[in-house]
Amino acid sequence: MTDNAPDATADAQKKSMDDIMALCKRRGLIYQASEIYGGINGFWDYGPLGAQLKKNLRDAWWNDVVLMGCNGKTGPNGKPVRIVPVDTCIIQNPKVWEASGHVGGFSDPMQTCRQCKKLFRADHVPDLLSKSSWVCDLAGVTEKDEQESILVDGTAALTWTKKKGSKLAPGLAVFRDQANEIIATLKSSTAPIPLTMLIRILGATTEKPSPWPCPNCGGELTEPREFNLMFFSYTGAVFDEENKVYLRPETAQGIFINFKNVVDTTRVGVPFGIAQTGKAFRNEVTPRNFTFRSREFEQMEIEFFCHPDDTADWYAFWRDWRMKWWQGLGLAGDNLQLREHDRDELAHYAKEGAGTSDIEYRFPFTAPGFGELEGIADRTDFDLRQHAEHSGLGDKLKYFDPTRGELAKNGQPKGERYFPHVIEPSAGLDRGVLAVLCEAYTPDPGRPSKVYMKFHPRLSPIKAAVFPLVKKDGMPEVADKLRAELVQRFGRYGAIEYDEKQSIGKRYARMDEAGCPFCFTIDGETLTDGTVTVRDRDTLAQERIALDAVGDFLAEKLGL
RNA sequence: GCGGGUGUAGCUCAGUGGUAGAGCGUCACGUUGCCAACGUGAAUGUCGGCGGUUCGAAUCCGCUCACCCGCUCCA
Repeated sequence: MTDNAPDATADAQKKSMDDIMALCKRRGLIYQASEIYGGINGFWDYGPLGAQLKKNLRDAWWNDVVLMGCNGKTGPNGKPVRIVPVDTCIIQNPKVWEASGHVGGFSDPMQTCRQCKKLFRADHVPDLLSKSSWVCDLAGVTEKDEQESILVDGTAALTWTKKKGSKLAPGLAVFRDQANEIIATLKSSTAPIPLTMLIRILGATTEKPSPWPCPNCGGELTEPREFNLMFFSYTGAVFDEENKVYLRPETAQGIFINFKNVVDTTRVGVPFGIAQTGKAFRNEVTPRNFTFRSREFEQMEIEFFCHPDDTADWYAFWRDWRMKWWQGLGLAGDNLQLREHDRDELAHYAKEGAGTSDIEYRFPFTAPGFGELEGIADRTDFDLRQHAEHSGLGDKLKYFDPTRGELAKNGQPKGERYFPHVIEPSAGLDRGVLAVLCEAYTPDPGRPSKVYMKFHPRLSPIKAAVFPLVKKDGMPEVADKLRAELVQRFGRYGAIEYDEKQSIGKRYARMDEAGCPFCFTIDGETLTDGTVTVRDRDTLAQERIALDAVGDFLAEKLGL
């Protein structure tokens, strides 16, 4: 039998993720938050190496997106891409979240089945019941159809429970504790029973805890429980509903509500983008998979505003460029994919026909499947219209485009007023870091460390290490001078390590695990001919270069 | 929220009712001329937490927390 083959695969994948998590702890990349107090579910702290890695990824995004406008790429309109940054508050006026649909749409009470454990939105249960396989089958034994309600004869229903019912809805109360009571009720019924009532009789349900049995198995549902994914707090000293505020579940809304401000106070014009990085919070039901689904996480979001006619072009532009961007950071190959959404997974703000695609990475815990790194969505003018309506500003939130509209007598356009459409490339920074970690993790039984972190030099938290081969003959002094020079020149990009302890092999091995791409070793020859050994992390190759050429060598390798 | 698994030193783990352990790592000193070398020494433990049973609990029981896997959820 091959029954255990999938388990073996799963074990191998799990093991690999466990190894990555162990390395993250061991090398100071990521720690469990509040660890000395037993931890807290869904929260993670970055250690010294991890904080720098995360900063390097965030800086790469900020530099390439904001400062360089997609690396100087030309947009579909033939002009440079213009992006300006903002940094908005985590806590905003609660009306923001009413307008965005986060307060209304995601605070629905949910019910769990005590028998089959499935979870349902309470207000969907009656509808789900009417479509469920066991109710449909029960309706099939209908005897009469009067006044548009389905009636079922009590004894026919009893027969049904003895045959198909016990298989289709094994959770029903008629198969559990109150069996005799229910059977008696059905036998004594002289008139046919309406289907909706029969469902409740078979499930032995009253108003408490739920008026309905489980649509899946007929089991008992728990009472509806609140299920809002937004964290909340209160402003001021008095904790009442009037002062209730929410921690933002996405950074996007901070951009939309400042759209008018940015247009009014800077010389940007549509098409242009507003970008920001920052923390967002979601009280996830099940935080899982290391930092992949955390309750506190950081986003890197762009809201790119364009004329409604140009959305398709800009959507394609962003989707393709964002994919290339991730690939340029070393997430190349089969582990990265671009996937257009199916129609049924479109978000509430996305209309039919509007594009949404995900850039996905094959994490060890999702393999052979993929997990989302970044979503590129055509949000249409949904958000701006929502805020126009809820804020009462109405058409004042519209953008006046002086470059469009019919021409006046003097040949100038008269202008056009419209709600711009929005293309949103929204990336998860923590997920990006996690993907980079997984991609970099490279087992190598042949080397002393058994594993090395093959970070792209641009992301590597340690940029270079300087070692004296041995701690004597003036080598430490030369090495320290080189270290100081490199810190001056490269310290803003990442750490420059210096180590003179223990054997040179052990120091190389440590740098392998930390993912430092280059080690410069001061040896006897340095003292006589002024050259040093460069040791390459990925190839293990060693070459000699001049001591005074080390800075330029590193600059070239780091792409600076 | 449900089910299964795990939790002992920084890491990997041994320890099934009777003194808290090993390897690796870390640190110090010496040695050491290119890939976790060697010698000597040292530090490091709420045995996840709380409670119970017991003369005695890392070990047995209950509850709980965290992580992993599978459901469920994921704007």
